[in-house]
Amino acid sequence: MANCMVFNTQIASIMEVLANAAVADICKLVDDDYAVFRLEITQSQKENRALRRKLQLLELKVARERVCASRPSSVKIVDRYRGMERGEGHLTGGHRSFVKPAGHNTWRDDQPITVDEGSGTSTQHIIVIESADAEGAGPGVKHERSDGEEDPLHSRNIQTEAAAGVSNSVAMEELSTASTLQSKTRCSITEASGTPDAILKSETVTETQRLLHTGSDHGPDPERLELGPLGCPSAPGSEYLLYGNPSPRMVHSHRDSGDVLESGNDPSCSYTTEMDPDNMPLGLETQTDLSRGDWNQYSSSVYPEGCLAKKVEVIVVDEVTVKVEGDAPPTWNVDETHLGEDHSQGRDFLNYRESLETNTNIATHSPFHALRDCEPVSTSMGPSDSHGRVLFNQVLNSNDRARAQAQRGGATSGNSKEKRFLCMFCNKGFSCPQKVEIHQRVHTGVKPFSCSQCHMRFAQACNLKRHQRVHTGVKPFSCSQCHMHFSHSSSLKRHQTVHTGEKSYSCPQCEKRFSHQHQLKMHLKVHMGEKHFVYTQEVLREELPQDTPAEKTFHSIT
DNA sequence: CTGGGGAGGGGGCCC
DNA sequence: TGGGCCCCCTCCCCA
Repeated sequence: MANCMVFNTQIASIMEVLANAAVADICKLVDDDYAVFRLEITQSQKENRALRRKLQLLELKVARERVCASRPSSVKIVDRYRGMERGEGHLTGGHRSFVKPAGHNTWRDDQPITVDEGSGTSTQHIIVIESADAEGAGPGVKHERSDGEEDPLHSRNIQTEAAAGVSNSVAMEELSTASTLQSKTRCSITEASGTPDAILKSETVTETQRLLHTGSDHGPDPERLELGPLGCPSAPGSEYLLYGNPSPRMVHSHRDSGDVLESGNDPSCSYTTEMDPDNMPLGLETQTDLSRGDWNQYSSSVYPEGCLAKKVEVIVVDEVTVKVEGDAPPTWNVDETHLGEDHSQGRDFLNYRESLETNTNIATHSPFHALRDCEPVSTSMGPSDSHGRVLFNQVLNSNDRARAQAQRGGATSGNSKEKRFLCMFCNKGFSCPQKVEIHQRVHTGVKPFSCSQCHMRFAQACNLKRHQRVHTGVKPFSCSQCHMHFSHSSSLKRHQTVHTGEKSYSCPQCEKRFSHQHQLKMHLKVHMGEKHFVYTQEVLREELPQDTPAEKTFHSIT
């Protein structure tokens, strides 16, 4: 008997040793893989940056040729800057939009390049590009930029193709067009570093090109902001925070649905990179370009299988952009923006579980139950649906809002006595389970209320009811001082500021006041990130005194 | 400025 | 009396 016990003890100790050894091996493997993965990520990021620069340079070339061909009057301006390139002069304030750093020449001649042809022919933006290794000319040679004629919206954000509603199909069409263009422009920027594995799939290049355009949809072109006017540092929001953010935000992502629940900061379940939170919308633009099949594919990685059986398509806000193309690394700048969301929700869930373990008095309302209770929702939020894009933006923003509100004063705060029903995603507290269920539709995307006259769906019944006034034309809210009628009570309230002269929104920096929030937001851009833009428009106004759309935009923001 | 959707909070009604 | 449910109001945001 004693021998048996001793034997068992020995067996147990051996098992323990073996288990520890196995764990150590696993950890080592994970660490190794993680390091390799990080290396690939870093390399991919560099490659993407180089590709972007290449695309911009090519675009500039094409635009210049187009201008020369279609608008001879512009040649004078271009030649003028060309003279400056040779050291004959300087653009006012030493205006240099971006500099291609040496050692970032990882692109290749034979890579497919897409060039945005634009829609017009006139010259509005002349931006001198200084390139360290410009085409066939050696260091110091600059390129001119001459954007096509744009509508005012375009003029405000240079290259806001996505904002103009360019669809993916159009982008693909441009891709094919660009192939032809490439043969004309003959990109001859040589690869200096010669990184052997710098070859990216054409899709990745396309993605990069699309990012090039969509990125400016949400702020000044980060490339151009690398060196702001007069050499000022980049404005906040510059994509270059990706690489130089003093307080990088570390984000993680899970690889599969299980990681949603299980991954924490363990590198074995996630990869980490620096991200620029200001570029968050980029991912949305890209994810909406996914085919519906991909959409569903990605959607299947958010909830456990039991929930997936219910086919809730729209719960994928945080996941869809993890697009890994075979041996190519994920398309950075796109994915990483959403990885943070992923991880955030996963972390929230972990916190939630911890709270359950530590506080058994907290009542909860699981969204999984809600999902099971709900009919499968086939919302019209497909990736190719522009409206769906808007909805996803809103969903994403709402997720951020919900989390922010939860942090400010959710159930975890001193208010937990009344709001004891927690959202498992963001920990926000509500007074009753129904509120939680409604709220969690923010995270799940469930929209049980559909309009009978259109394809709109809503998460709240009252919103559907309000929406139906669009069809009925009923505007029950009328202004007592004019003949205006509104379908929204809040619209009426907002409108009445016209009569009262009330200006509720004041600028914290210059004491200016505005009656509408949008006005204040536009005004704040003047103080912050739009300085470069304003400067650019000033230069343009000097150079192009005619009333161009760019000039109108300039006036509109000042 | 307006139109219109997303979402939270509060209150009333019913069981 | 309290919870569930519904509706409305309101704020916020974006186009």
